[in-house]
Amino acid sequence: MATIKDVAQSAGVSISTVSLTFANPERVSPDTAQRIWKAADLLGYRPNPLAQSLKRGRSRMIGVLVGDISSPFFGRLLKSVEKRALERGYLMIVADTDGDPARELELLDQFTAQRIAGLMISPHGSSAAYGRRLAGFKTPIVMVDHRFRGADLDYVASDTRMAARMLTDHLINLGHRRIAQITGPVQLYTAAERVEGYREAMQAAGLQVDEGLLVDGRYRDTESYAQTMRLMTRRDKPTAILAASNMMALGALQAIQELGYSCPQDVSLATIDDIPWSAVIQPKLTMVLQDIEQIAQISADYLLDRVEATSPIPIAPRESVLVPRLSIGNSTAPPTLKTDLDHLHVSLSS
Amino acid sequence: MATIKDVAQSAGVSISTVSLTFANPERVSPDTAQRIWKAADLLGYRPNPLAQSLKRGRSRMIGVLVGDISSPFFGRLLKSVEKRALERGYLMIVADTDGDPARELELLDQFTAQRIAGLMISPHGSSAAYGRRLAGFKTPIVMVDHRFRGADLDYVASDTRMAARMLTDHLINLGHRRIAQITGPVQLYTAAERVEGYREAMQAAGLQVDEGLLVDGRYRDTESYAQTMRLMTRRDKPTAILAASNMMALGALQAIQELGYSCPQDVSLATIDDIPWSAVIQPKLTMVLQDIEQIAQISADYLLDRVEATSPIPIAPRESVLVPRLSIGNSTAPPTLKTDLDHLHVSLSS
DNA sequence: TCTGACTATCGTAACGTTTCGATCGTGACA
DNA sequence: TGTCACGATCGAAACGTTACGATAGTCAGA
Repeated sequence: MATIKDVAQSAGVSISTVSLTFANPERVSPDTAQRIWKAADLLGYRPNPLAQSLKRGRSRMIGVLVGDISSPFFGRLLKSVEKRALERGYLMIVADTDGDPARELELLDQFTAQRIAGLMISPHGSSAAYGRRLAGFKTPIVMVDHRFRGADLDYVASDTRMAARMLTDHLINLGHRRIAQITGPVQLYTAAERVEGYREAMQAAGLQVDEGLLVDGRYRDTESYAQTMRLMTRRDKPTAILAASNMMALGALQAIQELGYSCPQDVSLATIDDIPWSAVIQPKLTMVLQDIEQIAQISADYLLDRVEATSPIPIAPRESVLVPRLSIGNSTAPPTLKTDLDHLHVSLSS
Repeated sequence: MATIKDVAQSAGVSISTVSLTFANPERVSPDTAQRIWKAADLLGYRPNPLAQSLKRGRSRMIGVLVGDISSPFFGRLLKSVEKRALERGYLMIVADTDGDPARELELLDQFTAQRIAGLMISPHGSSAAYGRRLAGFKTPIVMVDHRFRGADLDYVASDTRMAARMLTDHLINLGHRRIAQITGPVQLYTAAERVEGYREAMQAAGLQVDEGLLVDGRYRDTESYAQTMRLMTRRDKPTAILAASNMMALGALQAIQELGYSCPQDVSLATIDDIPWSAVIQPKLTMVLQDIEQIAQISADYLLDRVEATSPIPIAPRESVLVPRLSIGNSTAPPTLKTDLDHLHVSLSS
């Protein structure tokens, strides 16, 4: 592999001139530059990024830390982030944290050691110590999807509280009163926001929230399946279920079907986040869509803008909270008499 | 950030001794080692991987080059590969090639420049020049899922020809004769193999292959949707469709449903590759499953074994071709009289 | 007491860059 | 003709390691 030294030798100049030529061509006489470029081309010279990074104290890589690489959301996010980063000359290191804050911090250390230029993270921690670690990080950070409350960092996501509110409103407008939510772990920002959006909608409609209808599905399809099983075998079962994530919606749907109920006849189901191939799932789910590619693009740009900022005055943290889009399918319908009566019966007898 | 120099100073020894202590503790007297370890610990010393890599000419990163990060197959693959790599002390750089061989080669160059320790690739090229580039690569390579014919490299995947054969056999046993396959691009190894498995099964059953029933879905759901539309609006439409990938099966299913046909009454559908959440798709698809986690684990181990090999004699290329598992759903059934008659009618009149 | 073998430790050169201050011509001006 | 300024180029130090050959210091054996 040709080094800068080989190029210098071949062009008959010093190493420094070659380096200067690549960094600041206008400070070199035109014909020397030509000679150097030709020599470099001939030798197939590529600067060694390791040496550059060592010298500069920063590499041309961004680190991405997500809870689950294999989830459809992050799959699409990573694809677009990688593309955008590459366009701007950065490679992407990705690591999977399994949603474990301790793992996140350990990987953060590894990334730091690698002198990454910037970090994109979907933070899952909630402790004060965790927040201090995040804040004390010297390289640029952008939070995506999740956020750590009170951290003065860039943040990009779709408005998840609004998403929950839109779906809840929709269900209320259809006539539902007993609406369950299968939530994420509420110590997580997104999960809490989704509960909050639900509460807002209920309150705005003058409806009482039955806390027993808020169950934690831990953002996992299996857990959601189990919770739905529990919900749907209660006497006072809900007439509608709002799943806080796509994976959980699928778990819920499976449980509903296995119990012999049909959707939306026996129970309505709505979900946050697009489901890949939602077109072939019967019934077509009512859901809120987020523009993942846009989230990816904006967050990558926020991060790289920060990375490449030269001005000594720090950039104020930026936020981009995108408005989601409601897509009404046929998994939601007005509650039927039957389920209403079920509920009535329970109310009277209790 | 503390350097080796700080540790040396703090422990009152030379830099070389510190380095030696971490590399070969037994060559250092026990109490010096203790002193050094304590100092390192106190300072929070972490060796700078950039400096190490520069000196060693190789980094502790593996590069992963796949056709589509966001596909469910690669999502799961990456998750497990990253986990295994991290366990063995390697970070993962991933890039998405969009299935474009030229992009692959360009990224290969970038990875080489980074002095990656090893490369995991799902190769999409087919030209001789491409093959030479792959073969001329000096760092260890393992091919996964796809393969380049004739390249003497490690290869890990499930037996995709057998998968196609199993499904075709299944359809034949149900009584189907006009079986279509929505193939991948046939210049790709896996696509060609799947066609081959189909042919084998047909031939073994003494059935003629109607070349018109082999249509290219380019491994894309949209293309498969279009091809299925075409197939199912022909007079001599097939009684069964074999989709060569999960995304294509979903496209096909959508087309079938939109045309007002039902599956399996009007047409049977079978597919290769698991579909995430297949449980909630109606009908439950008959398919062949591959153990992605195992593929990931084996390929990561193949790669890292090669990376860490010290012996001067080269390791012979290894292959792991896993036996897939047939999972019969209710998307496949014997052909109905109606579709048989349709076909008969065409045969007689043509 | 001298030699030789061994162990523990060290100095130094490299890996391939960047960057700063120094040097060398060249031409304008007095 | 000597001085000055300026543009082009260069030398050398530094980034943080590794690894090789060198150097003490210790001890057994003659």
